[in-house]
Amino acid sequence: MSVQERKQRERAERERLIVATARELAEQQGWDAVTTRRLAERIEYSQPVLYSHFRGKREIIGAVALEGAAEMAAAVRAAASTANGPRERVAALARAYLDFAARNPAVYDALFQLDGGLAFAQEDTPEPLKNAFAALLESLGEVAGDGVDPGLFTEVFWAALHGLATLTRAGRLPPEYIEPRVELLVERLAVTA
Amino acid sequence: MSVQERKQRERAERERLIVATARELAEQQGWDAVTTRRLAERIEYSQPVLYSHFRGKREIIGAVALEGAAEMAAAVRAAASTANGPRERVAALARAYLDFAARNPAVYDALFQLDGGLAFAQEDTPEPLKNAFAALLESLGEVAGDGVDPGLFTEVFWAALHGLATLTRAGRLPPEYIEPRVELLVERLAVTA
DNA sequence: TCGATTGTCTAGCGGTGCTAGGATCGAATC
DNA sequence: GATTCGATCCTAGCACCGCTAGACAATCGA
Repeated sequence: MSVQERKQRERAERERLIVATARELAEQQGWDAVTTRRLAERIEYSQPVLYSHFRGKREIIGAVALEGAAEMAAAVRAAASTANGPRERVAALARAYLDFAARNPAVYDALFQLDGGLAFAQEDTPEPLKNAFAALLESLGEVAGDGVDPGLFTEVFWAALHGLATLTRAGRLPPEYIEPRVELLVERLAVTA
Repeated sequence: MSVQERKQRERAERERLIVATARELAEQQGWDAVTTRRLAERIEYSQPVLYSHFRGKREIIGAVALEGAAEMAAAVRAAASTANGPRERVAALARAYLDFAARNPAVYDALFQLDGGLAFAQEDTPEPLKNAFAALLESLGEVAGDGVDPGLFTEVFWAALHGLATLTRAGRLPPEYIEPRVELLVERLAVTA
């Protein structure tokens, strides 16, 4: 039995290596540079090995996305926990979100820009994604205001953050003035009532 | 002289055909389906002809983006002109923006999602892009509120719209509840003062 | 020890964006 | 009107892509 177990462990380890390498390569040189050939070379196995772990490149992107979702949820919760009061919590959350997107552009792309074959906003949505949305909802739901559905409010606030993140990184918005943008967003959208 | 002029005309006509065909193909089957081979076949020329008009696929995407920017600016201005009062104008603008994104997903992608090799928010930004931002600024600047820079406000509001548009279309947000999202956005962000 | 199973690799398929070099055609010259 | 010559276009091919079939070796169970 222990032989099989060791093999399973090694196999799981190699799977982690694939995902970590894909992520690293994507952060270094962009997702376009993440080809199955390059990835295979970096993990020092042949190309077909990748396909014994994942159906294809899409699934590898999806795996990086799930990893990123967990980290983002943790980052957002950590930031929120250090702030006092609902508004400050939301401001901290917004900064943490944009900071995560700026620091991990490839992961952010895997999550929200690229097709990782993941289901969103459905019952079969993977747990890390649901959890990440829940992390946003926890802090944002507090400031939705009377008569406004917390889920709806979270979607709108999240969309605003997502827009700022993507437009900034794609060069569509000048990278300065991030802080005043966040302040404006929080000041207007978040209702303390 | 007239021979050369005719050739120039025909050449310009063929360039329009390339852009229109690329756009059509992208709207029908997505940008992934827009390959230089398929595009060449559709315009009934060989592949290298494309490269006598554009540096590469990127520039073709860029050309579609510029065309789309002009249309979007017109759509936004038309919607804004029919509304009474600043707030209603902004609401109409928001609906027109999201409607344009939903009706022309490939064009919207060319504009804001894909790399069309265009400069944004710089001095050498192409005129149609500046003009499209100006169209947003015209209506949104009215409701920025005291002490808030109209440009900054426009950026934030635009980012929110962009986030809603992309997240919805990518399946990250359920497609229902578009209207209440717009209402929430306008109600909170737009200041009549 | 021998067959079966598992794991991995080499080689190759059809596709991509892009380009070099030759063929062809039309305009200008003799 | 024949001939040069330049612009224009196409055939063919490069290196790369995601993905897979089939050969091969290593390991396991009998």
